[in-house]
Amino acid sequence: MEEIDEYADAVLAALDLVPPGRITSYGRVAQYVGRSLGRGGPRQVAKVMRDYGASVAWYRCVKSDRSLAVEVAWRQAEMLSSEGVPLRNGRVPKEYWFDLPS
DNA sequence: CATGAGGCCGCCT
DNA sequence: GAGGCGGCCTCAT
Repeated sequence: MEEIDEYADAVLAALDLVPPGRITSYGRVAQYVGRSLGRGGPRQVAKVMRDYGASVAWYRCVKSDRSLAVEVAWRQAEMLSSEGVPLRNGRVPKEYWFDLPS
């Protein structure tokens, strides 16, 4: 039994809960997932996204300060723009923030 | 509100 | 087995 996929699956599922045009943070997802599986952290979520994120709306996940991760900022900015999320000075306005169920 | 300095949790050399 | 790093977070200045 590979619990590894279980974690990844949970992360992807959590991200899938974020509606189009909205965004959340890595930490928020990590906390949401961690509550169920009892492990993982923000960075681990990022890791999962880098591997499996291609199949989900990874771009709906930003930093806690609502800025974009520098490594993907360029792509993410374009994707968010498509979702109708305007970046204000490199940061997403908090009106677009989506709180995951705790 | 913008920066800076720890710290946390796993994973990879 | 030890050390270093990451699509980060939080608290303090």
